[in-house]
Amino acid sequence: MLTEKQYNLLMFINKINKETGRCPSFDEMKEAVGLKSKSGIHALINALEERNFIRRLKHRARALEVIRLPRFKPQAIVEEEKKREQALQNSVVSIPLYGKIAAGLPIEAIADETETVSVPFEMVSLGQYYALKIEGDSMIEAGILDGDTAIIRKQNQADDGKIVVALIDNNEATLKVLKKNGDTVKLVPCNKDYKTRTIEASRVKIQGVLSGILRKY
Amino acid sequence: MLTEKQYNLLMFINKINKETGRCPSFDEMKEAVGLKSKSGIHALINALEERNFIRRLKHRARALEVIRLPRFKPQAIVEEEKKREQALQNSVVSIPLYGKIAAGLPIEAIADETETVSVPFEMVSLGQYYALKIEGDSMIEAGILDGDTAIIRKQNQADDGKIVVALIDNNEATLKVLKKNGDTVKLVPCNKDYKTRTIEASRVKIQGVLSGILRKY
DNA sequence: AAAATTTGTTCTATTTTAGTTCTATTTTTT
DNA sequence: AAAAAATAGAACTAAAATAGAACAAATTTT
Repeated sequence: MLTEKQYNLLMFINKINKETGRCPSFDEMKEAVGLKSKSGIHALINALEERNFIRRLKHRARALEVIRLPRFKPQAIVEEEKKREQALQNSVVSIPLYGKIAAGLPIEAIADETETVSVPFEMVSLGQYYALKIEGDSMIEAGILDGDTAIIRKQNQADDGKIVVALIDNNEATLKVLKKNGDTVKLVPCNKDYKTRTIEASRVKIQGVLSGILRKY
Repeated sequence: MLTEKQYNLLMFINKINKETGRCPSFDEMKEAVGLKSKSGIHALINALEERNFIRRLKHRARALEVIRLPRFKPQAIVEEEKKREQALQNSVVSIPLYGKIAAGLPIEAIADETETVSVPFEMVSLGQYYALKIEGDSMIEAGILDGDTAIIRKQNQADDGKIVVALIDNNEATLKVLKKNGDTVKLVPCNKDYKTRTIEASRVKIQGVLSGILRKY
């Protein structure tokens, strides 16, 4: 029925009409639709008039009105809108921010999800995620600084060498590199001023794996 | 539909009509619309009549009536819609990703905005932003790793000590700490394996200031 | 009913804004 | 490759906005 440009123009005129009761000029329309010449608008207007979507007084300034709206949107518009909607929904994910992990609380026990962080969807995939504010510099050599926001993917176990949130003795949560070693695990900081801790595997619960970092300067 | 002046006049007539039941004279209208001559009103009245918004008895004083008003949405609804749209747009911002800076190209010259990154709106404020993929480890001690995505705020100058995108001799763009020193600037890497470069200020153009880091594991 | 007063009409003229038309390209479609 | 549609730009024409004044018709007052 209508081309994309025709549709856009019609909707623009209708919008201005409804919102202000006034009528845009050809130049204003040209801006709105993204043309650089009025002659294009002229053609579009003629097309819209021919198709009975608008009525106008020729040679009169700002003298046209919408008489009906199309029942169907042009395919291009539909697809455009779908894309945009998807982009919007996909582009960002809101995940809970568990500031400092309350000493000893397993992640599951932290019910408070009032604070959240928006994360670009590129940074998460399937699974559950949460965020932590990094405190201290024990991971500084891994490029994780005090104040950074760590994006963590919830997992109960993790591959060797990953940076994980580990809960020790149900009592203490920390972000460290995980090194498995038979019955024991090593929690390796990334800062030579800190010591690696070696602990029986049974005393350590993995709470998640580091999946991203957000930093704001 | 209507021009500004036509619209204003119509609304004025309608208002007087409703409030007093009477009809304003040309002189009253002239005052209300801000004209200095009645002839202008005459023209406007003709236009409104031609467009079927008013009906009148010619040569009769104060003898015109409004037959319709341009229909428009209540302001409240318009604002509501605007807000909603803004809210949607606010949650995430899409900024262009200038992969590796093409050697020697000032940021402005990189027209390609096809690749973009979604950034949580918390990470940007006013101004223009773009993103860069970090290559190399010259800033590793600042917690900026190879592969990180740097969020840069476009600026032509920057405070001392900031991490900036600097273009040297219109030829080479790099991310370094800026140290101003009279006529020269130092571009300080954050890695002891790299040397600080001291360059005449005139040869260095600031292309932006580091405003955030995104990292994905 | 006549006079006085309002009110609307018309004309001239100028500046600004807006719409039309035409030509030439570019892009898209067939 | 040809045809059709979209686009740009400029030149041109028309209308809107504006003012001011003279005049005519309606209304009100006396």
